[in-house]
Amino acid sequence: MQVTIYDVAKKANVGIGTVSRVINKSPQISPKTREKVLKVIKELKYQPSAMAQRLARKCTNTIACIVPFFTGYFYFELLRGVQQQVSKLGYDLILYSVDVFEKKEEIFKKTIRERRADGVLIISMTISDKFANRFLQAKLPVALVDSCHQDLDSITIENREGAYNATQHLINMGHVNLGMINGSLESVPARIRLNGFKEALADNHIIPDERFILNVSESANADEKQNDGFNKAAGYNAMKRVLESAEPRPTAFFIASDIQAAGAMKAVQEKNLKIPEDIAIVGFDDIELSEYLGLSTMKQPMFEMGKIAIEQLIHKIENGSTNGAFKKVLHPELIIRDTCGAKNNRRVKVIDR
Amino acid sequence: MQVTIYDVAKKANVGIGTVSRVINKSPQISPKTREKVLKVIKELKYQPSAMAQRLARKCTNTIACIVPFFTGYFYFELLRGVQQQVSKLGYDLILYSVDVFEKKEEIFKKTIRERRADGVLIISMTISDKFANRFLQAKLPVALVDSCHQDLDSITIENREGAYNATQHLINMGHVNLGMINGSLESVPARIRLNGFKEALADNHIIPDERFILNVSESANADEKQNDGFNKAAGYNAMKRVLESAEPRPTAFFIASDIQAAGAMKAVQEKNLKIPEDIAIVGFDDIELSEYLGLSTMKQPMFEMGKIAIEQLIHKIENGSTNGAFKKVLHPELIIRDTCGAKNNRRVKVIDR
DNA sequence: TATAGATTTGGAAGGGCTTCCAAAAAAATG
DNA sequence: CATTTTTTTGGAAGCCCTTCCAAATCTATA
Repeated sequence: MQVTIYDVAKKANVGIGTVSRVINKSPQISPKTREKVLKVIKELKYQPSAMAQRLARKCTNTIACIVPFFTGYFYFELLRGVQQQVSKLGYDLILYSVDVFEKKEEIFKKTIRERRADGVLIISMTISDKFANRFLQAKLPVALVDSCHQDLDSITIENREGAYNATQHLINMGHVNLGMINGSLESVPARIRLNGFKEALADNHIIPDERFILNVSESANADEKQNDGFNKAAGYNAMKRVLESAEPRPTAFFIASDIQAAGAMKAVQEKNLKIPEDIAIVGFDDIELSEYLGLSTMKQPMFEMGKIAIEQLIHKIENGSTNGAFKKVLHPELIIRDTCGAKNNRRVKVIDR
Repeated sequence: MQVTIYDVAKKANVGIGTVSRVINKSPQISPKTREKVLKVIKELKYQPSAMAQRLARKCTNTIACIVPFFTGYFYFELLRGVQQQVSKLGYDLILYSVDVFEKKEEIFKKTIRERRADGVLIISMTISDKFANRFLQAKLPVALVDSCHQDLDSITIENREGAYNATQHLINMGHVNLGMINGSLESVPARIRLNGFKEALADNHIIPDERFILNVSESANADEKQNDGFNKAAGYNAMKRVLESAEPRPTAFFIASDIQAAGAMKAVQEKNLKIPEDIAIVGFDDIELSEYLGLSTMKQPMFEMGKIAIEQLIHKIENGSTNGAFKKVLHPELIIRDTCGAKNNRRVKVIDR
């Protein structure tokens, strides 16, 4: 059976409290005793039970991370940042994935109920006031990545700014007829990117053509309900529809995610049209694929977001809550590659932040 | 404070055992009592503490998954399969990542010591006899994915067969001068793929040209020690070296991973050589990128591997160990795209398994 | 050396559950 | 209705720690 603290105490001829103190490196213990106990611990190969410790200490040394497990690379990078920082700070990471958005609240509940984790990281999911309050009441620290709520800490990127700059960049290239392919408007980033797009148009006195603003929400596979529309198939179909519609169609598209852009590019190529000559494209995300596609895009610092989020979350766990929610906003960066047409075009203005 | 089982018992006028039985859906409880207790549970918003349950039950309902966190998509897909199955079977997933192979044993130890999980899934990592025994002694079920050990359950793909078929496919295309770009030979799959390559050559009476068998182990970034060589940069550099060397160089390459192949393709294109005309390529993995690159490759069923591994692991946890280790071998599948030159070539023989 | 003060130590209480055993209640039997 | 059998129930003991308080030991001071 398991060797317990009692076995150690008995064999070392000390009290269990003493053993506990040795394990926890309490300073108020004499070197002699420490030695003695340490020796017995080694002899008996004693290992404290994590479960019991957690029960007694009422903390778990664990971070729960709730991820929507579909748009590949974006979350993978984020997760890398998260994982690295979590283990660096001596915590464990437990991963919950949400494949259908409707299920997220179930998982929120579960984390609150079971208290398996000292803090919860929620990625790319809006959270209702009701649940925000539940977390607050439960005193369970939460950090939001890529979404926000007034009462909770959040790390976001400036989607509006990103969309604005992407659009402005296309306008700088001389385009006046612009379209946008977007994800489902249920997604907050999708809504904000749409706003950024429209603002840029407005600032340039361009009237948006609603026929060419496509907020798609179809799923990649029929069996999986990936209903945020941020997938290849959705981008492909959206662009296909555009190309089949009556002219004059836009000469440039801002596409709200690179994975959709990849699909859209395929549709364009199938029609034997040229990118960027016939249709210029700027995407959003800068996923692994983008470099290969030569896709111009707004880069999100994903790894960094994960890292910062964990830093903040663990800080809160260990030092209690400061008043007011922590808000960190990161800025996307324009990566110019081939699809925007800027590379061989001297007319581009440099965008400053 | 927390509502405990005692509060519920008192308010419902029953014993704590009864409450416990209600929570755990024990059949031997009268409907009346169940109702009564359930009502109080609702009133008090009682939630059992996961920590305490686990301590008392001596099981954690958790799977630990140890992943080498570098070669993006491969692990992401795997993880998706793992995650889906884990949550389907009602377990939690805790994720440990290993960024440097040397650290893996530290994590093995940790899982054994802390017993935070009921079972451990180890991905793409060789395990020494010493540690295999430790797991066995600790009666901590282990499943290996993409590596194996005689005493432990494992889910692998037939790397030899995959490499063999890939090579044979190139030979069928008429190539007689073949090279291989491989990862570090410290990686077991790398070693086996090399064998498969050589066997195919031997069976076709082709003598391998060792100058063009490149087992690279360089890392992508200098700061990260991704020393298995399965990365873009390694593939790029390897191919560059080949192309700069004296002729006659191979007309076809089997490349042990798609990510390396991607790098290699870049190197080829930079030299203004054509794929597959000047150099034909077959990769291994079928990552997301491969489709875009038109890379012919041996597809690994990653999602499925993760799923099967978890199924088996949880089966073992719940039903005790069967005698003998469970061994599941999956077969890679040849995906013909553009880089192997088979698409416009009628000479290809169909490979049967 | 006596005494106050500081340092160490032992172990009970507590953390919140499961489970086992014996007792109580209900149902079945003659 | 008394007795046996079955079903349900209560709660002590156990899971393995941490922490607090009081007691024991040691050190410093007068």
